[in-house]
Amino acid sequence: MARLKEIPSFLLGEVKLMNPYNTKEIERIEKKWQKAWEQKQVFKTGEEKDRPKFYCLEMFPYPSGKIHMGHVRNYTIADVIARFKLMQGYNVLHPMGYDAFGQPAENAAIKHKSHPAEWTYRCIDQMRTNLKRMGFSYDWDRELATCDKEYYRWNQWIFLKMLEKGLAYKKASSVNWCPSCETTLANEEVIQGQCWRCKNNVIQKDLEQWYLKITHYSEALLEDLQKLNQWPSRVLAMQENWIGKSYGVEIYFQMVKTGERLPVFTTRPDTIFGATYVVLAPEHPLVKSLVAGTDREKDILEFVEKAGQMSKSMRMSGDLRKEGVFTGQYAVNPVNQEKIPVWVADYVLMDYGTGAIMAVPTHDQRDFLFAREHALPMRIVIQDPERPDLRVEDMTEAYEEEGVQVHSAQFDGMTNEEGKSKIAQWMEKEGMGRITVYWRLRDWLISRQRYWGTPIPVIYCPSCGIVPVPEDQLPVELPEDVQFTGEGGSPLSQSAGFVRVSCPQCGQDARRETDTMATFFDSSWYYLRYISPRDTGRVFDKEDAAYWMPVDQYIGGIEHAILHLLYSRFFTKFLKDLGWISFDEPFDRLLTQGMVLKDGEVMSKSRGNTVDPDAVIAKYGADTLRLFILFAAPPEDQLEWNDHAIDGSWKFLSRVWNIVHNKHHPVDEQYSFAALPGDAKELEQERNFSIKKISEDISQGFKFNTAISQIMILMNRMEKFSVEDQPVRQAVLNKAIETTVLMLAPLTPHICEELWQKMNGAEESVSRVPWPSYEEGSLIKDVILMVAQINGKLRAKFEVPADMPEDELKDMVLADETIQRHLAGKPVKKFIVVPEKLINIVV
RNA sequence: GGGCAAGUGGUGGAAUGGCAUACACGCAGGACUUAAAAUCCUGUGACCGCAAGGUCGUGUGGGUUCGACUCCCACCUUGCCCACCA
Repeated sequence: MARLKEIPSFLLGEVKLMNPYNTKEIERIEKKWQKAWEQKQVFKTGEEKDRPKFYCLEMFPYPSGKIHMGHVRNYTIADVIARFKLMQGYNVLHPMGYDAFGQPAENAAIKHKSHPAEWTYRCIDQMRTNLKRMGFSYDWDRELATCDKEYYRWNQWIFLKMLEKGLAYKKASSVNWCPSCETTLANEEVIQGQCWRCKNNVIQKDLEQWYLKITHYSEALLEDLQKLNQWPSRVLAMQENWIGKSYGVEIYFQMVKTGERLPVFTTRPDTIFGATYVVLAPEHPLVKSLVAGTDREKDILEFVEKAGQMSKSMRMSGDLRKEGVFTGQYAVNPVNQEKIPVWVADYVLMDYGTGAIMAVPTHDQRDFLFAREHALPMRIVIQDPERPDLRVEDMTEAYEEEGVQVHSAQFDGMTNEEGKSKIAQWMEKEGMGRITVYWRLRDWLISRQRYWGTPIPVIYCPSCGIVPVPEDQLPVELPEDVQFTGEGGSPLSQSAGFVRVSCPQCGQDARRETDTMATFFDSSWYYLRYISPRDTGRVFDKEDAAYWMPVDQYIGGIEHAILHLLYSRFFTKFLKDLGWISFDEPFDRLLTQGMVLKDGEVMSKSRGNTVDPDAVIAKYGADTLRLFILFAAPPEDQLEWNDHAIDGSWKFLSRVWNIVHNKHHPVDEQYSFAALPGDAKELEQERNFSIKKISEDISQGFKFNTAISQIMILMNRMEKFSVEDQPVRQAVLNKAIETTVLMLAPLTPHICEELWQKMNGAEESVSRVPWPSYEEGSLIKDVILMVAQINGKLRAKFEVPADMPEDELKDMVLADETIQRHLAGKPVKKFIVVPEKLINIVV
């Protein structure tokens, strides 16, 4: 009964029983063909390497239970592409798996006093059942789950290779810590100061942790974005911003008191003559020594402590009020030997640049606000050439536009654009600084203090230090003897059998690493494992990878635009350097599908506005659900779920069902296009045009919605067409019906298999029948519709022979009564003819 | 503050320089029916008009063009992403 309540009223009951394509029949057909596909291994990946390949990949799901509409949309889009390519004769690789490690499994284990593996594998079973019910064309023999030890051993292998190459390293630093998840987080996992998973505020904590040196590939990760011309531009923009390359100058200030050198980074060397103070981040290592023993020491240290206690989100949130204190010390500006005050303020961040800045309040809004608040001096060094009388007293905000250098010694009068490079070069030559590049991208923190992940395969030995687990001892398996209480820190550290180990090098008592890897590690290379998922001796088969990779089409949500896609690109570059692959980028073409909305809001459990795909299938079947999802919006746009509109998709499929059963009658009759009578010729023309349009719509931009509408147009015409007991007309209609079923096959495979079999008695799956082709000659029309405009306004329409010469056309149009009336005797200035489209008369 | 999308009937959407609103949903009317459901047919941007027909109309204001939903400039609104990044 509880389950009934969850099902919205529009899904109760069955579709109309009077209709032959009814709920019971649909269920029968879909079950029948799903079974047949499995038994005959219809979607087993081909071994023929001489055929052109197509690797169709969708982002694998986190197995949290039932699939939701977002999955259905993602995987339906991918399935149509995979099936379309199969019919076009490609050797298709279309795998599915589960991103199965992660916190929800561990939380479920704590709650139910069980084991994360239990919950995870139960969810996987549920998900597999759901996916199969959708009729997706996966090669199930390649299914994988990242929590299988046969998968994660290769995580460990890759990690060890990175360790060997110096790309995995351990360091102590201030890290992002989620108090609720009790674990560290990567920068990419902190969204506006909050944990990406649980949304709690993230705090900073000093810990020693494992990092991957993704910054080793900063330049390549940025540069190679140019190769990804089949990725959405917004994803490219997001990655570019995240990598964040800034050209600038590191300028060396000198502390008056200690003589120490203080490098600051700026992208605006043209404003150096306007620097009126210097600011250090509260965490800057120079702060303590600078104020030691001065009367300001107490105040400063108090401020530093206060800033340190604030979480990143608090520090960055709200009104952006800038707090700071004067250190009582001064630094020398190298370009003019000016002594300027040194401040400590929380608007300067330690983890970017050098952790110190030169402040130019006149030309930087943040510095301007801080300077106004603390009554610090200002000096204008860039003037607006339009109104060159800007004065500090009149300023209400910083002047950040382009302009001309003033008060800048020998650089006065230059445009600041010129000043930027001239000043930078001069400073470098004089030893006052160096031209350099700073990146926003940070190394990737992968240690997690959780159980349900890949154990990091290292051992700590009192004598040998950090010792990698030898390859032949992989995998380091997760221990079973662990209690999930949610207390006392990392569960692995409580398993004595796991922690205590002898050193692989010297044999003495040692300790295992108890942190596990971030789950994004697992998903950074799974597309390679699909290539040889059962290979027990290697991470993947090199030769097979050379054939299948890169992925031709990747489909998934925009939420992975930075994290997963950036990490995967990093892994690809690393594996290339290792000599395992020879390409630079893993995903050739990327499609980010839009979200599924209901009542204008994203469909989600927390909003309580979800529609269960399974309940929709129970009433309408998978084919109707697939068709609706594809028809309602272009794949990249948001999709507004409509309880009523799904009925329309079902109705259309029943029309297809009925036309095959009622109007398709085999005849032994050949026909030639040219000899066909009028409306039969038109139907044949529409059929050919439909093949052309639908093929283009699917292959150029996945416009399934317009492809479907063209099938509907063809359908409407077929239903109006009357055979009149003539075998030729029957043959034309048969051909159109068969073509319709073939073109629908990738979209609604179950019904099409059934209808194809009915029409042909064929044994072969419709998914292996070649995609229909069209005749250019059958597209040419004898009579075309021309529209006539006067001054761009539509006035009349003419049906004319396609080959009518222009001057005849002109005479005809000008002689027309309606045209004459609108011309009202005005002289014709111009007569424009757009062939096969329109005529515009300018008066 | 920066970046990227998008703005079209009652609704989802189509048209990327050439008939604005294809296709569908919804709605209205009709046929069939004792009745309903299902199915089929017709209509459906707004305004004026009995009609023929006309005027207006793709967020707003300009521009380019014989012709603009489409291209250019400015602005408004919404969504998403990033953000004291020096």
